[in-house]
Amino acid sequence: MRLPIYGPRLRKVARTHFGWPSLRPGQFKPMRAVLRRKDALVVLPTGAGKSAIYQIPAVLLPGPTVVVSPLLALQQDQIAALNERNDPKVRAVRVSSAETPREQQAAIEEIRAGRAEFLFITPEQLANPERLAEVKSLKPGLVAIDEAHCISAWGPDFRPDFLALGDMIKELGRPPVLALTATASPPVREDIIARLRLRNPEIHVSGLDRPNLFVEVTHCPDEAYRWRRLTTLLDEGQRPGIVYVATRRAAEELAAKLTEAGYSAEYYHGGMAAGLREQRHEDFTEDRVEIMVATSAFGMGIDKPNIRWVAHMALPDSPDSYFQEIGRAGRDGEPGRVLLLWRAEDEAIQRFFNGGGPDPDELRELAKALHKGPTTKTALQKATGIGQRRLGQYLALLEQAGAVRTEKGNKLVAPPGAPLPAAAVKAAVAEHERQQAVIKSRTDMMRGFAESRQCRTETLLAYFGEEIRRNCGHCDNCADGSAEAVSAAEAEGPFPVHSQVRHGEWGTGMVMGYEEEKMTVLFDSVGYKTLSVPVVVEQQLLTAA
DNA sequence: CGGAAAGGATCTAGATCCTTTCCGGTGCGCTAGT
Repeated sequence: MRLPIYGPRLRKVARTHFGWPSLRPGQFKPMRAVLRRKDALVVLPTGAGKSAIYQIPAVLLPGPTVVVSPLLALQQDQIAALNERNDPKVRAVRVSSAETPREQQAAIEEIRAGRAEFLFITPEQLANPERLAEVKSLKPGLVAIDEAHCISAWGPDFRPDFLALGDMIKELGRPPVLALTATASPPVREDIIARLRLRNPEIHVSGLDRPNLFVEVTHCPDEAYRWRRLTTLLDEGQRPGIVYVATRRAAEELAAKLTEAGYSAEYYHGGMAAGLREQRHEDFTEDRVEIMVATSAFGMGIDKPNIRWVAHMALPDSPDSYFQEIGRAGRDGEPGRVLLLWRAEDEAIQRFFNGGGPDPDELRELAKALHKGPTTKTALQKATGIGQRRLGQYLALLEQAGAVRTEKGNKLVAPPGAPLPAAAVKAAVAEHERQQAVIKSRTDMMRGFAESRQCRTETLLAYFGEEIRRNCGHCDNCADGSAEAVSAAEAEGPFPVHSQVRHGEWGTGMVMGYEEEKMTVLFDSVGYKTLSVPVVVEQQLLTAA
């Protein structure tokens, strides 16, 4: 049998339908996977042409493409870019709360009639059974999950419908699934694959090292010092840049303080009126804002090539978030600076955000209510008095514990053989503790990154399961020689990097890297752990698995 | 958990210090009232 040759076809589609003269590295292999109708997970920095990976094969595959995307603003931009081509083969429509029912029907009809290829939609829309049935009737040939890390980052406690995407895709007739994201460490990848129920997916990770970014981390004993370090960066005069802070108030106050000190700055956070948010975003894009002080709300959807620096005035919650945020600098390939200004106190707010555990009494009441027979979220809310947000969180935990399942028509039922309420509560609490352990391990790794004397790129890439051979040469530790000293002192570890090991209490894990006398292992059950190599050797804590 | 702001006590009448209280990110979609 002759193997199909995809290269020329893909390039032709890129040229004729999208106007792209050539394909970029990292795009071809995942496209080929999609054309072979295999599931794939792609981790590629924004700006490297992630969208093309589903868009080009979509033209070649029969049936429309459903694009699940988390933010309406993001969808808007992508739809506008596609429709600029004025080509029915790449026309995009969407169904969301921003359209009237009439417009929604028109969008569906355009797809049905073959006048549009891409249907943009949110998980919340697909959670509506009627909507899901409607989309199913369009016989989609491909499902693309954009910003797939949201499943992991938002699913458990913020936007629970992300967790149901696996079920929804199954209901759609299970076309091939392509999950795309700019940031996903191994545990996040596993989570995405498990939640979407990807089948033997091809995993493509590329372009994590960003040689044009100079990575710098400074510990700040107090706020005054942090302010001085920030203004030193600003005095170098490069514009524009982003300053990330932890809270909305901090964003407003710092922007005011900077402006007062002669650095023209604006702020951005999720609590602003929609119109103002849009305006600020546009002002930044159009170079009318030099310094944007923002919370993590200023993120996805920023695809601006000339951001010269990104500063953090707080420790992010994980290297995943940090990597994504610094990745916004220097997309044009010109030099960029990223500066993390951290204090030990920053960790308190992250601990708060990670939140308290579930209330066992409430969980038990919920499990009991579920045992009484099929019900709905609204009915449960009434019966138990548990708030909407917490209810979603609890139901997700109980689902993991096998105590509840979502059936047709959004009916919640206890499946046959479901555990009794007491056992369900126990299992749900255990599942929550497992999740918390992984979350905490990621904040620990962020702290570890901040304190490291090793090459920053090496540390960050090790977290993502990648290895670089030499020190990167574009971070503070490489520049001042401490990275070299650390690598020279580095003893050969007892287990190879990326090998599987087993720990008496924590079970199996993967060796991620060594630093001085310490080693980092990513355990399946508890996340990242840093261990002392001499202790591991002496007490035989680990065995090869 | 820690920071900011408000409240209370102090020593001497407005500032200073201590304690208490409150607050903190990310967005979809829907509905009620203009």
